[in-house]
Amino acid sequence: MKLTSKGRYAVMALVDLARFNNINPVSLRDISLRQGISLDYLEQIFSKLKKNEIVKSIRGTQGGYVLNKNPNDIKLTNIFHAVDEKVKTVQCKKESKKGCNGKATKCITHNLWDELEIHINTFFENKSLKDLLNNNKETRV
Amino acid sequence: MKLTSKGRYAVMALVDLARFNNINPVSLRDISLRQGISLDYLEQIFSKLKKNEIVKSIRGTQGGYVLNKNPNDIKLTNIFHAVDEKVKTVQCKKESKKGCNGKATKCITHNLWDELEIHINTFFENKSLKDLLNNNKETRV
DNA sequence: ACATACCTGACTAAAATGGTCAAGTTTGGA
DNA sequence: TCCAAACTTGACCATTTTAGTCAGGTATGT
Repeated sequence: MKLTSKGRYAVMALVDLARFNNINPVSLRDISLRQGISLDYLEQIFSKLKKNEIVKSIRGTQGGYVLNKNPNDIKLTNIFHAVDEKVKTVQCKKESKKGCNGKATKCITHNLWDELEIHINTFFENKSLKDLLNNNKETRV
Repeated sequence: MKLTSKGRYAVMALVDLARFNNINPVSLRDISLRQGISLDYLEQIFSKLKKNEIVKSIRGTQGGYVLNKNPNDIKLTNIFHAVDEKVKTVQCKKESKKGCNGKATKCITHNLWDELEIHINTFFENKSLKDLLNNNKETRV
């Protein structure tokens, strides 16, 4: 049960972006240098963030990315969803009428995994980018 | 962020085992058939559960496995730990004096991932095998 | 016109996953 | 005594996922 680096990087990059957001667009190159994330990889990530309308892009010299929403309205759920970081605890389809394991009934621990999924997702739904900004001010370098 | 089948199977198998535990040792073959898990794979899993003293084995004909503790004292944490299902949200070592990303300081979102890890682990620490047994009686086949 | 920065898609090495396979050993019962 | 049931151990492997790299673009401010 582990977080992928895509999800982790997306959040790191957005927190970085949010910090400098007020003045000018922030280039991926700057984020790459500050956060130690490969530029090429960041581009993949921001392409998805853009498609999901979490950021806007400004092309050309002095261009970069800008948040497309208020930090308070960007939840971890939104970010993770954008970069395909999903919480998957069960193998079986949720909607399917069929049970798990190809059997007719739900698997013996089905309810447990559902509970776990909800437990984790709740955490993601309740954390916004703004929370992270505030939380980080204390330990700011 | 997903649960591995090793962790999932371990819990399923133990719930199955706990149900029939009172009478006789339960053979992996039976669990395999009932839960639709490969016998060879179950053997790998039970080898680990045994090493962690969650189950006891009884060899020979009519042999099988038995719980080594009260279902109330077997938490999900114990099971997951036994089969190496770990919750990993950060890349960086917890103990290491060095920060994340090879930099001197903690990464910008370090506290967040720690919080998340705690959030998930709390869930695992509070669920015991007994909870699952009770919970399952209702939907029992 | 040129440097900066976004944009896109193909490609890939390495690790993790989810098993299988083979060859035992132990023990109860016929 | 001998066999079959069941545990035991360790090697092996195909597939998928991860975590990127690489090689080209295109747009735009100066």
